Amino acid sequence: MKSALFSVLCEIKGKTAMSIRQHQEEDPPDAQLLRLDSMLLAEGVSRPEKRGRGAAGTAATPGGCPNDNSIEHSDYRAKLSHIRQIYHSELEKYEQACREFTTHVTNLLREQSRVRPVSSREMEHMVGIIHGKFSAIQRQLKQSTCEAVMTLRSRLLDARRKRRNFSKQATQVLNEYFYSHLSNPYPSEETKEELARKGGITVSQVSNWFGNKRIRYKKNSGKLQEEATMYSEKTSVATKVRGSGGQTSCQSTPSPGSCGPFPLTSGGDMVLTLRTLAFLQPPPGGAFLQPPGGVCLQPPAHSSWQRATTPQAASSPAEDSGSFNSDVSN
DNA sequence: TTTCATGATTTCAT
DNA sequence: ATGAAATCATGAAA
Repeated sequence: MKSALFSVLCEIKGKTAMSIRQHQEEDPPDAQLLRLDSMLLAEGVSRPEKRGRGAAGTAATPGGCPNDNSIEHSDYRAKLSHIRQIYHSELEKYEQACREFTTHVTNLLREQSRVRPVSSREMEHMVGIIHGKFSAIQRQLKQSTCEAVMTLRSRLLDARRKRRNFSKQATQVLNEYFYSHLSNPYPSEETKEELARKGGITVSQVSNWFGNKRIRYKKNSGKLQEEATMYSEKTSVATKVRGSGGQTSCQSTPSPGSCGPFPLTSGGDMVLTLRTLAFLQPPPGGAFLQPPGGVCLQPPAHSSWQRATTPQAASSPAEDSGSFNSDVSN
């Protein structure tokens, strides 16, 4: 009786074998899963060791964060390590569950093989299905881990979000250059490099700073007048002490007055003196040496870079230079 | 909490 | 590619 039943089941089996084979086709390697894997690897999440030894941190800054702020990055790394920990423990849990379930099903099938025919192919098929289900769960885990890492990165590594004010030293170096080259505040590439080096910032930060400074000075030169005086004074003292030492460059200044065979400091000093005088002397007619007007004391190139938005500054250059001369003579 | 200052980014023009 | 202008986002002071 038992053997008869077994043979009947074998017959049925033979008929259904086709359908099993149909499902057996391995689906092609998932592109998205590969992407997730490579990202997790790049972020240092996939690696089981806890210490990424900087690889995780540096690999995580593709374009941003010019100055590697290790303090912030350590925060990032700590949180990343937490994510990694969760990821691995979850992964381990799933794998263990998968193993247990597979064993359980295999045993079950083996037991059943006593009463019905169970081919090894069928076993493999079942195991394949189980693995498929679990890998779907793993894939979800990978996806959410990736999302968590992305969020963390945008929160902690995005340069804009992590804006820090420059050091006093950097601000001073930049301001000194700006105010002593008010006539043409466009540092050359080499100058930018030197300023960056002196201030401990990057060249692109220097460029950003000058871009911001020019536009804000133009808009707000009144408020910045005091600052101009201050920095010009510093520069003048510095240059007097330094003598004709290390002026870095003389850019393509169209004005022969502020550039030439001599260091620019002379121009800067002059500007300073006039500026200081102007500042100390109350304007008799009101229109005298107003912030943008103070600017007009500079050589022509100076007013040109901000003429567009300060028409009064450019309104009477001749007059300004006149007052410049008379001021000097006084 | 609000306001201002400031570094970074984006968009557009050259 | 570089700079102007506008804007964003954050730090710090009020």
